Amino acid sequence: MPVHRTPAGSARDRILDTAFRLFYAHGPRGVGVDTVIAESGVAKATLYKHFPRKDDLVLAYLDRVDQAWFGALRAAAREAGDEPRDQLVGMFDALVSACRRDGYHGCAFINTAAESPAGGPVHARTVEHKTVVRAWVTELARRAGAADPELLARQLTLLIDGGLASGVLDGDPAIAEAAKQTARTLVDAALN
Amino acid sequence: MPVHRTPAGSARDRILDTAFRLFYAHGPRGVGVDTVIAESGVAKATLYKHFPRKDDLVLAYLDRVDQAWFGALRAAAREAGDEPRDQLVGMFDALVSACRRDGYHGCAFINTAAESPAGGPVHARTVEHKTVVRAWVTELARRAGAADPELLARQLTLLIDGGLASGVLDGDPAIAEAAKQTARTLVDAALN
DNA sequence: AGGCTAACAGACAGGTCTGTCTACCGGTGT
DNA sequence: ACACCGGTAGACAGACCTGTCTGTTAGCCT
Repeated sequence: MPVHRTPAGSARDRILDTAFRLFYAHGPRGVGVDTVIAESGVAKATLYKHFPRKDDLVLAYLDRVDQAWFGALRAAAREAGDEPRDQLVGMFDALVSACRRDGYHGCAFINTAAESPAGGPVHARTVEHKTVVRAWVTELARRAGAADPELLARQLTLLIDGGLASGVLDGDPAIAEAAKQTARTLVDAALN
Repeated sequence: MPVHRTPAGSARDRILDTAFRLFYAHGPRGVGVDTVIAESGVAKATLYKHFPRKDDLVLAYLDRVDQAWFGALRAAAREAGDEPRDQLVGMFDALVSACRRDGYHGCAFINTAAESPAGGPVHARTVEHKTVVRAWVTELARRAGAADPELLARQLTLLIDGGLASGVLDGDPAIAEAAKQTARTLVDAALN
């Protein structure tokens, strides 16, 4: 476990941190490898050692996004209390605070998928992410006692995606608040 | 009103038709000007005469998308009958048939905005489009007698955007059907 | 001391993209 | 007759982007 002389973290981490920031701000396609190299203070050969293709870096970026966003959703749900019913609504606080965050640009998966060729690995990873999230919401809906957990989960993830998509344009927190309010309406309708 | 010898329509139309098709399939950034030229059978100078910058072509593309999509929404609403309440739900048929269409890739505006620099003309045009659509839905909600037309419109457009965004991945019509069903729930909740 | 590893620094090749420019062609109005 | 207009055809410059390659530096382990 060498310490190296690298300023902060391993080279790989610095590359990934920088890529995360730049890719999210301008889209993977809008950021050249040279820019990532310059901003992360890493040598080109080092980047290509860790990520032989730019696509590999993009996928690693998506994995990090997945962790962050899914984590935020679960944390927001957890903070809403122990009742699955409240958690279904509470997870929308992740959307609200994402919208408030500076430099918010919508859903990284959707944005990246939009500029990637259909049927490629980026699409596959995005579908996987959405599937995992929806499965988690479905389980929550089931525990909440929804008659049709699949439907409720579909409804709520549609809302989340809608809120995220609008975020590409303006991070108006009102959108996220409206989404949360809508979620409450839908949850009430599904459980009563 | 010259006839020219061009095979079908004016050069400008052919360019725009081709751009529409290619831009929607691969995203404006994923299509080079040379490809548009080759596929539309037009000279490079001609393209640059009508659209001095590629951005101009992209904006013209978005205008065409706006006409097509907003038109489809209004047509779907009209076909749902005379009751504004039914029209609010009926407009989701535009989403359903869009999902069924071959080569469906989600919302052209969102996809284009995702790969365009924030604050640019593409973003402005997208915001304008979304605003116009939401204003129309708001008016519909008002005529339907909603207590809070703004809120209902926000909810329904969130749903539409969510359905459109998911479409970047797979054109699963079930998503659109779920969106329509959700719309009915929300409309009922808002009007009763 | 010497070898190994990870990283740095940067030149370079090959391709693609936008946008400009020159030269030509054919129909139309004057 | 002749200029004009809209179009074709394609070379070209300049930028940028990915990915490879050579050479160097510094720490760690034996």
